[in-house]
Amino acid sequence: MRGIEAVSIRDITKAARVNLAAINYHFGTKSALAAEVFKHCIEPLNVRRLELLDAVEKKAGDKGPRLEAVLEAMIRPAVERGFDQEQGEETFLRLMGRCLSEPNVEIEQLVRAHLEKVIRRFDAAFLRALPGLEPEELFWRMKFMFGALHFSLLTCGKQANLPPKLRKTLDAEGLLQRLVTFTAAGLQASVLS
Amino acid sequence: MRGIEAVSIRDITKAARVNLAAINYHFGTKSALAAEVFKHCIEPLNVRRLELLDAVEKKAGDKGPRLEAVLEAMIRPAVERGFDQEQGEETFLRLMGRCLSEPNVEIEQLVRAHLEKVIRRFDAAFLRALPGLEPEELFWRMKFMFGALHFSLLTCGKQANLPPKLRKTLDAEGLLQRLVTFTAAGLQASVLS
DNA sequence: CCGGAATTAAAACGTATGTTTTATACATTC
DNA sequence: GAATGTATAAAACATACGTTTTAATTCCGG
Repeated sequence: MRGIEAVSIRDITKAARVNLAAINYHFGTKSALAAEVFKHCIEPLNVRRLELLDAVEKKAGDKGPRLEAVLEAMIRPAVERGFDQEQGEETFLRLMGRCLSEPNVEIEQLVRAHLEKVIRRFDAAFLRALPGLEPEELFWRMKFMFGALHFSLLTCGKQANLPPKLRKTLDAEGLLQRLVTFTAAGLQASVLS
Repeated sequence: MRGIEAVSIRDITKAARVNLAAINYHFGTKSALAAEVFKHCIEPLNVRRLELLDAVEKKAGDKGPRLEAVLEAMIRPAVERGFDQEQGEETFLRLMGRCLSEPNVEIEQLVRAHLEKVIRRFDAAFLRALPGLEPEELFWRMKFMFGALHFSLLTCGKQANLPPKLRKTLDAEGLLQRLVTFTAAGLQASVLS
């Protein structure tokens, strides 16, 4: 039996103070529950991204929004979701980070499908804000951006690893600003050779 | 029983065509084997990084190497390791990507310890190549760089996900160049506010 | 050779997992 | 208020796991 998830049905039902059979009764299978949970988490995130993109596009008018504004629309929902709530932060951050890599084939494809839908919508905005950048180049730079986003969210969850002096910088707005600055510069870099 | 790893002792021994008990006999425990494997993979990678850093520093002389050269010393070993070999590419790439997040607490700490040793050594070179950048800012931008590196390696392992037109761009040298360009720009971005 | 040490073989152990089953309580409707 | 559909409870099932144990087998220096 492979570790489809690192948490057992018994853990979940015990934490929820329901019966062991409840998950199989209501969702049929553990994977189906997981898929439902992910949909419930990811969908609002991506809806929010598209809302923010709409907002900045409307505000910018015909000339299109600045790169930083588009980036913020993409990044802010994830960062804020990572930092809000009383607890469960770390759990969700790690989950988000991991689900892009391998938690479970079904889940991975589900998350990736949702994400790619959003990316397609953002592509046009990015290309407009980055005149002259080829789509192929954008493809890779988007990968780098998501890497920076998810990896920083992942490691922020474990503040114990950080040197004490740096803990204070660990707030949503600060991380967001740093991410936007870094990735905006990376996206705008001129292509060599 | 939690999924300490996604691969069982039975899988490993069967693939190696040795007896089931061989791992426990030779390594004592499954975790000990995993730690050994990781050391065997990570150590040469980081040795190579330090060698390359030495080389570019020696070549640059007193003025210190350019940012791109330092970045390449950090990134090249990982990218090349990701692309070489006949098979096992994907496995190792995913492994590397995941081990930074959560495969197993022991392994994670082992990998992170090795990595942080390298980072400390690189910090000086980066700070020299980035005059005016505060160490705190560098700390975060290094995180972003590692995120971009590992996430792109991770997703490159699954070429099936890529649109057909982009597969040709998928070689070590190309990815390396893109990564260096992107992260160099991000690291050099001016700090706002 | 051969005898002790190192390795392998094969089975068993104990535990944890997802799921199913059987029976009971609860609610809602007619 | 009985009947029916829904949720819970508790136990059982089948399987997979890491590890241990007990024999057999191989290796190798004397």
